[in-house]
Amino acid sequence: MTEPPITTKDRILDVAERLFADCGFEATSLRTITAEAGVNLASVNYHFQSKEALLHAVFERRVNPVNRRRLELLDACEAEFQNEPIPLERLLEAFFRPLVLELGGVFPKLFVRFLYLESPNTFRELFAKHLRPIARRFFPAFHRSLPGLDPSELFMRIQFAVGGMAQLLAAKSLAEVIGEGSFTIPSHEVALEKLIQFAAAAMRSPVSRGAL
Amino acid sequence: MTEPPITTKDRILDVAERLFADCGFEATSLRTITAEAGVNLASVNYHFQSKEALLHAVFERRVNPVNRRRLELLDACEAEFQNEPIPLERLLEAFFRPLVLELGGVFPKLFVRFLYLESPNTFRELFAKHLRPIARRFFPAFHRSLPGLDPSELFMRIQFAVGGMAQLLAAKSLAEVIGEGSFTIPSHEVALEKLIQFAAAAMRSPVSRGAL
DNA sequence: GAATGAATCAAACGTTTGTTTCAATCGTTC
DNA sequence: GAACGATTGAAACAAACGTTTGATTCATTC
Repeated sequence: MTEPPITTKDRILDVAERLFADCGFEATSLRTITAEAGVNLASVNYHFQSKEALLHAVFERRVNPVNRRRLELLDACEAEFQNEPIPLERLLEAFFRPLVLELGGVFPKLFVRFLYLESPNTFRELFAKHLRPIARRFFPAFHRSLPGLDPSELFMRIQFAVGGMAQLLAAKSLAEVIGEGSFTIPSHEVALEKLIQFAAAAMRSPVSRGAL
Repeated sequence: MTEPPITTKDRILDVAERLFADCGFEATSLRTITAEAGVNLASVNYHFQSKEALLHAVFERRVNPVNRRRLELLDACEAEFQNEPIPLERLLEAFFRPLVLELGGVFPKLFVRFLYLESPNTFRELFAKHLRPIARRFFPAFHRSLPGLDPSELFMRIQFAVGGMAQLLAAKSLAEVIGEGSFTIPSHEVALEKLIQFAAAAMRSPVSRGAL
């Protein structure tokens, strides 16, 4: 009982999130959103102020819980290991799991669009605002777990790992392009574990002594 | 002398490529393209048939040389190592280098958009058409170099590696969001080497015996 | 130098876009 | 039940969109 009354505002957010994820921000019209949500066209500009503000709201509704969870897991790790470096796999899990696994729905897919520049310029700033405090907490932790890497090298490896995550979130992108159904698609839980293992092995590898 | 006469068609392609990369397909209007290229609005629909056909032309102009080079490098590897497995790093280089390094300009950035679904549905098919033959050649080669991995595991690891490449191509995406200029940004050549080293270490790591 | 086809041009086409308006409705409070 | 602010409704707004038109220019060929 007492099922949450799905308000107009929430219906708009749900539909907008899905359409933005599937078609992108610019390709999605407010008329499509409101029609699919069964609400009046004007209600978007009433509850939010503009289409772009709607995008911001869609983003913030999900990113806040995700980042809260990330910090929660990181706090738990730091409490568990005190001053010891946190095992790399645990650190990667704290960073990846909330977005990859704990959050259902289409937001992870939309997040990849956010990551690789969804167009509105003002949005880049919002994205940075939410990611910066996460980076400020996680980067030193990674540094303690991988003391052999200088910061620039570490940063680059984190970037590559994030790229792997994005590939996982975009999911079908490559699989359906190339695979003819010949590949076993693992559960998200298994895929996350494999991503962590992949990233950990790569991040631990010795620094190359190639030409610089 | 005999400098190539920059035709209207080429000017449109150049400007469209840059604007599509910076702003996305839907957010870029034909009026912006033609104004910036200094050509008439109607010339887009004259030389190409539609805006979407222009996107296809922008894509095919670059992807063909890139994929030709990829197969060239793979052929060279196979000739050099005969029936022996090709060293993993060499394989990764054959796949990454043409797009990451040999191709200048903004196309690599645009390619990331292509990879993570730029909207028009008909475009996904074009993208797949060009990537499939590459996958069909490279996947068996990877399999020979990493015989310990079953195909699904290998495919997933390749996907993660491609994600790392995408992150490199999108370049500033994370660096400018988080880094306060504190990180040394390596040359593309060095970055490619580090990407290859990263991916090779990860792809070679033993398969986990975690819960499945 | 007239004629032919390709290329460019300014202008307009009909739609669709995000946004605004203002009246109608709803639920709450006095 | 009157009055009120919050929400919804149908309709219109100007602006921008991709595309088409038809005249004009250009280079080439006979």
